[in-house]
Amino acid sequence: MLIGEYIHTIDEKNRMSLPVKFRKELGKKIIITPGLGQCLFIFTNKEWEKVSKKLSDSDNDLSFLKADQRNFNRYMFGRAAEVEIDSIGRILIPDFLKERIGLKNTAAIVGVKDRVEVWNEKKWSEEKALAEKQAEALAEKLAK
Amino acid sequence: MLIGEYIHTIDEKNRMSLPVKFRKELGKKIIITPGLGQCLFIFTNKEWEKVSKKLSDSDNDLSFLKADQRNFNRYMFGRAAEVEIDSIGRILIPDFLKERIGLKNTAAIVGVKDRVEVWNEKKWSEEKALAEKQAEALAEKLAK
DNA sequence: TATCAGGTGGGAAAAAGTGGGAAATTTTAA
DNA sequence: TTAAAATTTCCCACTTTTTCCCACCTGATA
Repeated sequence: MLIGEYIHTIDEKNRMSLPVKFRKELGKKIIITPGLGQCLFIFTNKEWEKVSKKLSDSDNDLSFLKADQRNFNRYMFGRAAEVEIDSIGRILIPDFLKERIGLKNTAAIVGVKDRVEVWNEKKWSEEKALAEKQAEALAEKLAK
Repeated sequence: MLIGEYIHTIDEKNRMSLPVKFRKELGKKIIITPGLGQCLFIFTNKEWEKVSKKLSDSDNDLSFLKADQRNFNRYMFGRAAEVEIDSIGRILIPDFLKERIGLKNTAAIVGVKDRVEVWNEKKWSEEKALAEKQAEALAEKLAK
């Protein structure tokens, strides 16, 4: 299971090392896409297959309008990139994805069960603070 | 069953020894996560599976589409850590968790049936004092 | 007092993360 | 079409962090 938070640097060549704890589960190739919220999602190949199958399945239970679904898929698939992990555990983050979430020199890498999220470090700490506040309300809501 | 209270130090390398009485039950790997209130929860792997399954919408591969669920999972898993217990019964407490509850040099380690809580020592004694007061009030109320 | 168990501290070795140069490849321009 | 320039890939090396192991301290017990 992918859990925990790590702060890593992104160097001038757009390289970012993945936390050792994530490497085994992520394998050799990963899919990186713009996520929901101000972050990127990283999926294993397997997980991505699951997700993409479900997303493109026209009779899924998402109750999307057709046009909405088309647009959403365009968003998710159109900007997804398959990325190899190099021999010492680093990946290359495409420029357009970096720009999309305002990545600078450092990134927060966050394990969320079966995906990894990549955040601008500052935005991540803001997000955390916000979540902290909402956590109680959220827990109650979900409990229903 | 995990019961009792211990005060242990956290050294410069973020190491904290677990009370011998807890070690057998906790096993070799544990999950440590921010709990409710100003403390950390330590779960056995088994217990964690139970808890996380209950709280996350684990049957749904697309849970990230729902904002509430996304936020909650991020909160839940992003701040958990899987930690190994070393050969002499110590664990490493990740910095981001230390910060989260303001851990300094000493921690209160408290057994609460099937989980362990870790507190900033001072906050723990405040918490205890508060609980005692409430207990008295509660007892009186019940007596009526 | 000697011994043992639980807890603490520190040094050396190993691993993880980071940076940079050279080779290989692709792109650009003449 | 070829050569120069730019980019990407591969590899090596440095620095910091983590891990492993050993030793010490303290209090309880025989």
